[in-house]
Amino acid sequence: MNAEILATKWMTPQELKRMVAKDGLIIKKGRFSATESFSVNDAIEEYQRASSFADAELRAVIFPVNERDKDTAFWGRIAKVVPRRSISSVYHYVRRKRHPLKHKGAWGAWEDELLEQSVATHGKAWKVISDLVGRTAEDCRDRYRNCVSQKETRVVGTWAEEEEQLLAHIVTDMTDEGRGIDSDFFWDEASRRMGGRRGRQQCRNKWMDCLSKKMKCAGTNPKWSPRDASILLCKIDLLQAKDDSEIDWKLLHDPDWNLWSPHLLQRRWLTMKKSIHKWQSMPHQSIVDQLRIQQLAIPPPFYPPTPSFSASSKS
DNA sequence: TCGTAGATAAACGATTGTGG
DNA sequence: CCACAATCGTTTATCTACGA
Repeated sequence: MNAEILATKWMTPQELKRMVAKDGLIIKKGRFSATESFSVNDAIEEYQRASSFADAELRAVIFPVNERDKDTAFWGRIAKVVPRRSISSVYHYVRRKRHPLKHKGAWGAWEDELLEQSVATHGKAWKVISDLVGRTAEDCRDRYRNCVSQKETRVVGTWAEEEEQLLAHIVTDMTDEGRGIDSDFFWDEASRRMGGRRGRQQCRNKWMDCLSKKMKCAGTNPKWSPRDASILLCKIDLLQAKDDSEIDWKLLHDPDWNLWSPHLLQRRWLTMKKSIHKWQSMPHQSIVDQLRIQQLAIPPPFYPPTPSFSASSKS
């Protein structure tokens, strides 16, 4: 019934939250995994076949000319194949993936200029601007927010020592003022306090990937060891995932074990994976097994228990 | 020459605001 | 009230410089 509700009822985020809390509704969030996206695409293809629609007709179902003509039966049918997803999340996912303007890669200078002019004349009406620039409204907004709007003050490239210190200072100040680093406009404000010298994305990335770790480790960056590799592999193995796109890297973060960011762990995994012969044609779990066998073949001379993995300590 | 860290920005998902 | 546009924060693909 869980799937039934999620696939048929259009709910607001608040309603969803309520049902998760009160009725024990189980819901999956975050990126769509490889298997999920396969399921969705299969379902759409099957629908197209069953109703013998041409591509244009299918497009009209997903993007009706009059937005009021949303085909709820169609969306329900698609949503059913990804049981833990809300119908609205499937709707957004499919429409984003199949948007006619999607996937255009890096922005050219002329596009930036066009974007800037368009915003100057039309304001932040992203739907209008989207048509002028030829990118999705979302892409236009993101590009403007992160790059174009700050092009006068913003610099790119390696951070100077003073910049790092300044940012560290700003973040500590703002935290002391009682603002969480995930709160609204936190990084916009941090960027402002940097004098617009660095954008919000730059500031956040710098902090997350580098500075926060540095501060915890008193200025020295820890080294990735074979033992870390072994722990990572063990954690991945425990998940028993069908595919590595199922993995939520945030969940592998363990404050006791690592100061490694989720992104770093993911990249480590990728290089480990690539070391396996013919990894591209192998299922996820086989790669994991293969790697574990390799590790066992070269046992480390000494394997000290780590604080995070030894359940009982001296206490 | 390969792996790694640093850095950037594109792509993304969830939530909020708003006009009909 | 509902659907969409707008907006928020977050994740990740990709490039690059560099050192062993």
